[in-house]
Amino acid sequence: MANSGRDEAFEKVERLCKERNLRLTPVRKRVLEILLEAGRALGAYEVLESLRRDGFGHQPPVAYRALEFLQENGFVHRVEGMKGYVACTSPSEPHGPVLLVCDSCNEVKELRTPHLEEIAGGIGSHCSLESAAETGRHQAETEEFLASAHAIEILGCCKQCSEASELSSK
Amino acid sequence: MANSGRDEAFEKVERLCKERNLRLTPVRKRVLEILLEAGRALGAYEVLESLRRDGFGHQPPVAYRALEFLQENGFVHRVEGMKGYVACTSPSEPHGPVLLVCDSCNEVKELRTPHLEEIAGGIGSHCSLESAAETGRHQAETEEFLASAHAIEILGCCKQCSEASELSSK
DNA sequence: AGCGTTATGTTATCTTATAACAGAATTGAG
DNA sequence: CTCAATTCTGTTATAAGATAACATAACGCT
Repeated sequence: MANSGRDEAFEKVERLCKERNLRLTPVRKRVLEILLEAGRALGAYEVLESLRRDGFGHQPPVAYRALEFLQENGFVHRVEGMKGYVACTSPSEPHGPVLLVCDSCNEVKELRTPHLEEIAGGIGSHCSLESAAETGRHQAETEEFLASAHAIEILGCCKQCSEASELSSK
Repeated sequence: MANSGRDEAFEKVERLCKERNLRLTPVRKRVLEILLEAGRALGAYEVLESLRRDGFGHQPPVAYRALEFLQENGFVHRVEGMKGYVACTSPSEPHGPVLLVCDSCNEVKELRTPHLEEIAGGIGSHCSLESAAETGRHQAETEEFLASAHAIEILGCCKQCSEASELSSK
């Protein structure tokens, strides 16, 4: 996988848009590409900077609107903790993400449901974070709260960065 | 409970600060009071507005610094989804919150661990959201990611608002 | 009392995000 | 095909949220 599944994700979004009669216009398409190419979370103004270079409009609403469209349809997630936006690595239905955010290099990794199940299998009595989100919704209902979405961000330090800091401390 | 546990929370924070040798200065104390009195999430500039009326400094850093102190020590939580800050209802150790955020009235309710356990008991095979967060941390470690904090927000509609909208639709 | 540290307050500026409106492109009905 | 309605793009302008940098004040210890 030379580009970590960028192309697959991109094609999947194209396919989903066709199926759902969503208009994946040039700006929207380009914004998605920009985020997939970056492979990390970008600020709206970073996205805008790229758009400008590609000859699109260069005022904030251009970027914000495209990001809004992509977000609403589950192709991009907001990373609240870093005021940024990241391409979804397994786009399908609109969904609340579960994100691992590295404090040190800002890499963002999305935990996908299948992956979660797989890992959770080894943990025994614990349930997966995804189903945890579901459970949270159920609990919320018990609390008489009708849940419609969620945002889960786990902050910490990714493999690369912990290894790097181990080396430098020797 | 005339004030929904405001005083208890406030006194608990005072106690914790003494125990831990933290300086709960007048501004910091006042900011906590402001948030507890509000009983909902406030923006930093709303807090600042109150501080100004109380004769404290009225430039943004005054509010942001007090909020930072309270956050770092687990007495206040950031509500990313509404760019606001809410007082913790059961202050103890610094902890990642699990928040129920109402889209319609902006009320924020924090699910507390004991409460979660209690509810989770009735759900059977499911685990609680708090322990889910823990599980998330474990999974993150399996992913070779060292987790240090988390932010979990469940968005939806609170009891009052759903009842209100049911009535109005009749 | 005096020194180092921590907290407060200020100015200035930066970053992030949105409102409001004009014009272009697309879609669907006839 | 053509016109009308809708949706999307681009602009200007401004709002809202957050921080850097520095001077002054308060604290806490010896």
